[in-house]
Amino acid sequence: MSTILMKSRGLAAERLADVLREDILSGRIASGERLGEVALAERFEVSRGPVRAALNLLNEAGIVTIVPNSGARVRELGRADARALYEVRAALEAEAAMLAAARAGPETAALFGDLLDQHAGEIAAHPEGAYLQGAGDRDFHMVIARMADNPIILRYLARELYPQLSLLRVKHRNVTGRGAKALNEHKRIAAAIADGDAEVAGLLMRRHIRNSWTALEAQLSETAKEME
Amino acid sequence: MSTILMKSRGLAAERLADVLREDILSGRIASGERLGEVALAERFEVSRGPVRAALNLLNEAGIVTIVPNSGARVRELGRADARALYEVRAALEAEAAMLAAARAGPETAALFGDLLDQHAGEIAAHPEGAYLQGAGDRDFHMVIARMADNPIILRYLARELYPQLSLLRVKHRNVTGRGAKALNEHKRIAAAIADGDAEVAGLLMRRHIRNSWTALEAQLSETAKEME
DNA sequence: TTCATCAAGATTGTTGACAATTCTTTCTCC
DNA sequence: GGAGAAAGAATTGTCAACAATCTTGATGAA
Repeated sequence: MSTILMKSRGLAAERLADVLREDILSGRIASGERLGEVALAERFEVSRGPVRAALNLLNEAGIVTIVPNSGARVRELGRADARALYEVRAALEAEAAMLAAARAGPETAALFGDLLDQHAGEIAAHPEGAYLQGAGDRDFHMVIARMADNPIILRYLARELYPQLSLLRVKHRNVTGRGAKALNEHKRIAAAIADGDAEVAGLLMRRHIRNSWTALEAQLSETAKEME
Repeated sequence: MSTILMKSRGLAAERLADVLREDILSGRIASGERLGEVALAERFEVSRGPVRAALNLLNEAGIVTIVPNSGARVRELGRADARALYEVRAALEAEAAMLAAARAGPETAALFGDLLDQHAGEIAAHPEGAYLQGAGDRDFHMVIARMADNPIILRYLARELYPQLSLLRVKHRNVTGRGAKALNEHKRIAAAIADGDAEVAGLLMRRHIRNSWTALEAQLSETAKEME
């Protein structure tokens, strides 16, 4: 079992939530599956108190749904959820790009250059184009979110929207082959941000997210059919 | 005491959270004040379990901060928090306005007409211009958020950003006199939405939020000075 | 006076048992 | 045979006590 019980310091609930989140986003616990409190308490050798707290944490993140008096299950994201997710992503990431452009300094261009060169290498190594799913794509967007210097945007993206996105991809086995195209879009966004051009950066980011959505939507329709 | 203990059904934690939120946003419990678990448990005649759950709920809403092993306090929002808040508001409400415009039907114009007429009456009755703070302004923005038909946007606005905004206003005794101007801006936004003009609706909404921020920012500087 | 140390008190984190609710199964009746 | 009701099992909600941690105040030395 991968459950290493490092009884280190810190809230027990957060450690449990970390392990559970990893289990869910890696697909070890499937969408819709029950998350009984006693079962989890036994597995982690802990009482039900911290387990409840951990489930609440995952509920905040939007990857678990809790029905009062009934229990917690891994959330099942449908097409409508995915659409809503991408609408919010477009708004928040475009805003983040605009803010990042406003805060860009002389060293910004070099920073993006290094990052994107590294990503180009990853894509060359895996031509299948798992880029969009791997650490690369997420990294690029996270760098911008951090540059925006807005704790709320950062929290929404990192703690809620991205986990839900991962859950969506695990469920629908999404592996877009958009790697090379996405990288190109990233380059143009980076250039606009480094130039301090907030308006264009926001516009390009919004378009980038929309393209990502179109690609995902197509796959959603497919797996929806083969799932019936 | 206003604490009516209706032992009706539903999670105890949610009832507690409702009462506490009301206490905080009305100013009965001040910013920075401690929220000891035992004290709350005694006050509500309940054990510490539900109290902890309620505090976590308010922590999600962003009006309470919880420091592990130390406790919960009413959150103290500073200028940086306010700025971040308005940046996110601008992004999300502009998106909501765009989505609302895309979903507008033939009855939309009449709906906004009734709502804004009512608001005009309220302003006439209270020329001081408490409009921005009262139910009126909030209503207008909530109607648009609901029209957007996006559960995530609605949750972020109604459950997190607006409560934090109220907390900010309570702390700084903010009573903007922007009533008449705000109403005018509302009218133009409503017209754009009813026309199905997403682009203009988004633009006007973004400008409207920015104006609101400028007005608030001025007051923040004032109370910041008189608070030292 | 100021700083560090330490002990007492207070507060949160966790636990296991009990109460209330929901879900499942079975039985009865039509 | 199927629909509905009722009993049973399983699960969540709540509680009160215990353990771990932090905060506070006093004490003493530099």
